[in-house]
Order: sequence, then structure tokens, then C-alpha cells
Amino acid sequence: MPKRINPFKEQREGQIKEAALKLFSQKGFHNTTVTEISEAAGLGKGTIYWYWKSKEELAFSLVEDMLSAFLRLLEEAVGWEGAFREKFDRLLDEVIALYRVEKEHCRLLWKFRADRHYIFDQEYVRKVASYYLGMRKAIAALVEQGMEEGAIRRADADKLALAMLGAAEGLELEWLENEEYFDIGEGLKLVFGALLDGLGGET
Amino acid sequence: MPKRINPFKEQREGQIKEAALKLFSQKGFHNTTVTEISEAAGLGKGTIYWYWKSKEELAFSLVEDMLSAFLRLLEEAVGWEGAFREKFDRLLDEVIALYRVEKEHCRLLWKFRADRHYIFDQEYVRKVASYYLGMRKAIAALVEQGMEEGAIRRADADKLALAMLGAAEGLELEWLENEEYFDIGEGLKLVFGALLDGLGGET
DNA sequence: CAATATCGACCGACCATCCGGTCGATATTT
DNA sequence: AAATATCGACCGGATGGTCGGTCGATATTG
Repeated sequence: MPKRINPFKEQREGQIKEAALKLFSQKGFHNTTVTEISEAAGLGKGTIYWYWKSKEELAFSLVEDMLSAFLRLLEEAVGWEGAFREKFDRLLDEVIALYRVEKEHCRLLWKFRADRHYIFDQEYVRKVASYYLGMRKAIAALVEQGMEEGAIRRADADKLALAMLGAAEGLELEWLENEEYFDIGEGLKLVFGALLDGLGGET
Repeated sequence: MPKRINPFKEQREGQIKEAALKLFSQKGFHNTTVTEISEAAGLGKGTIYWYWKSKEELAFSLVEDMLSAFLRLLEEAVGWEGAFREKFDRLLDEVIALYRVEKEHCRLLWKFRADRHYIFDQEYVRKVASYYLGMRKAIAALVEQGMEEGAIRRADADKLALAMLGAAEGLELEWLENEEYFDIGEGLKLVFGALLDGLGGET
């Protein structure tokens, strides 16, 4: 029970997160120094360690912000009313919107993805994995609904979900690396449109 | 003109590359030290600098080995005889085979991908980009053939090629991260099969 | 309401460590 | 002996994290 509450806590944490997001998403974890973050936030280096106990924890809080937003969207989508294809198309739109709004967070996730095992300790890596697993399960549930309705050919729903996530992630990457040329909305709609029409059950 | 040729040159370079490939692909560039590589190769640290002028150049030679193999395969595929779909299916098989044989190189490419701008200097980054561009152009040429034959709906061939590469890369990533569960061949055939059947022209 | 005491947010110089790359010593081959 | 090849101790720069210290705000007291 603190005797005094810090009136600037939220503002400070916001400043620091904002600066860290910008730098991490541009340069990755290893190429961003804590000193840089503190300077970009307009604060002293020690202040960062007042609010977070390590560079790693600061980074993880940014990762978790994005992963939890994505997972929440997918899990909500499963519960929506309506036929599979309606739900799926709406989900695609919302995913695209989320990508666009949170582009910097997307970039950050990619920067951290390849060597997350060397950025985060085991417990955090497990947390990240469980977010991804949750996403896959949500997609799989949606896909199963599609199969029951006959909108998708019967197959291993979990593996199909994994393939769909993979394809979406690959398109996301191309978007981030060719932002002026390749649009994520266009790409997702092209691939998933064709995928579902091609995978569709009997006409 | 050296007075004597080094009878061990190829062997040494092989030892070093093999050790570096293994370590880089497991731990990434920043988490692998030159000392580790030299120990894994059973050589002194200085010897690495006899054969390469920096850690960066050693890493790049591994990247280039893989990128050039991929590019060569794609460019050859364009010149094959036959109808689009035959060529495409054969290409898919050969790509899958290459992935499987060169799994460690694939992993290395992923580890380096996100922060290649902080691993390699500008000239090397440009080279990498031109490999990827070449791949896209090769796929686009194939896709254009498919459009002319009516096997694929007319669309922007270059963007479709980019989307296809993106999807393939995403599936590759899922494979590398879920190797016991998700097979790259299965995934590629599922997605590209559905994609082409869905994208196919008039039946 | 002053005067005093306490607190906690903030700072940045400093420390310990790590690592790529160098270089002189040494061994081997011609 | 000259050229080539190998080695590993050492150097210098970089960086995450620490810690003693500052200072204004808040609480306490007379």
C-alpha cells in the first residue's frame, strides 16, 4: 500500500512504451539501447528501471499488448452470430483494420520473432507460445463450423488453421517489407478468397 | 599469385561454414560468437579471419548460398517445357525437396531476416533484396504463362507472385517452428492447390 | 501557518562483462 | 629463407544494469 500514489505513472509508462515501441520496431531488440529509449522518452535512463525491472520486461509488455489484442479479436470472432463465411469475412476485415492501426506493433512482433528465445526467458517464451496456440485454436473452431456447414471441404481443422495463420503471417511480412507496393488487405483477400472458394464444399 | 596453393582451403572453409551454419541457424547472428564458431570448427579464432574478413562476410556467404540455390531453381522452372500447371506442380515438388534438404539454411535465413539491416551493410542488403526480386519475377513469369493459358484468372501477376511468395514463406515459418507437427509439403500443397483451383480460369 | 521531516521519482556516472577483430609468435611448406 | 597458414592473448568499444545522490512534493508537528 503506497503512501503516495504517483500522479504521473501512466504518463511516464506511456512515454517510455511509445519510445520503446518506435525504436524496437525500427531497429529490433539488440540494436536498441536502453539509453536511446530513455533519451527518446525525454527521461533519464534510471527512470526506465524505476518502472520496469529490465529491458526484457519492457519489451515483453509491448509484445503482450499486441498478442492479447489479436487473440481477443479471434476469440470474439468465434462467438459471433451467423454463418461461417459471413463471420470469416467480417473477421478478415477486422484483422486488416487491426494490422493497419497497429502497424508498428506488427513490425515489433516480427523483429522479435526469430530470436525471441534469446530475448526473453523461458517463461515469457511460453506465454508467447500460448498466445499463438490460442489463436490457432480460435481459427480451428471457426474452420470447424465451416466444415459442419459444408462451406469448407472436410480436413484436419487444426492443421488448416495453422496453414491459414502461416499464410496470413507471410503476407503480413511482405506488406511490412513492401509497404508502398503491397497492401495487406488486398493480399489477404486475394489469398483467403481463393483459398476458401477453392476449398469450398459442393456448390 | 600464391607460390603454393592451400591444400586445406576447401576443407577449412567447409569446416568453418558448417560450424557457422549450425550455430547461426540455432542461435541467430547476435547470439553466436566468433569464438564459438572457431571452437565448433576445431580451429583457432584467428583462422576464421584468414578465410573471411569479418563475421558479417562469413554470415553473408551462407545466406547467399541458399538464396542463389532458390533463385536458380525458380529461374530454371520458368524455362521448363510444358503447360503451366505441370510446371507449377513440378516446381512445388522441387521447392519442397530443397526446403527439406536445406532446412538449416532455411532456418538461418529466417534468423537473419528481421534484422538483416543491422547485420549486413547496405551493399549486402541490396544483394539480398535483388535475390528476392529475382524470385518474384520468376514466379510472375510463370503466373503470366498460366494467365495466357487460361489456367489462372487474369490479375496483376507481379502482386500475385508476391502474395504467393509471402504465403509460402509463412508456411515455411510454421514448419520451422512446428516441425514435428506441421509438414511443409503438406502445407504448401494444401494452400497452393486450393489457391490455384480457386483462382483457376473457366473449367 | 511555518518549520521540519520524510518520501519517492528521477538522474546519470560508473561498473562489470562481453565480443569482434588484431597482431605478433609460431609452425609448415616450398 | 620466404611465403603461407594457424593460433590465441589481448585490446578497445559498447551496453545493460546499479546506486548514491538530488530535489520537489507531501506529511507532520508546534
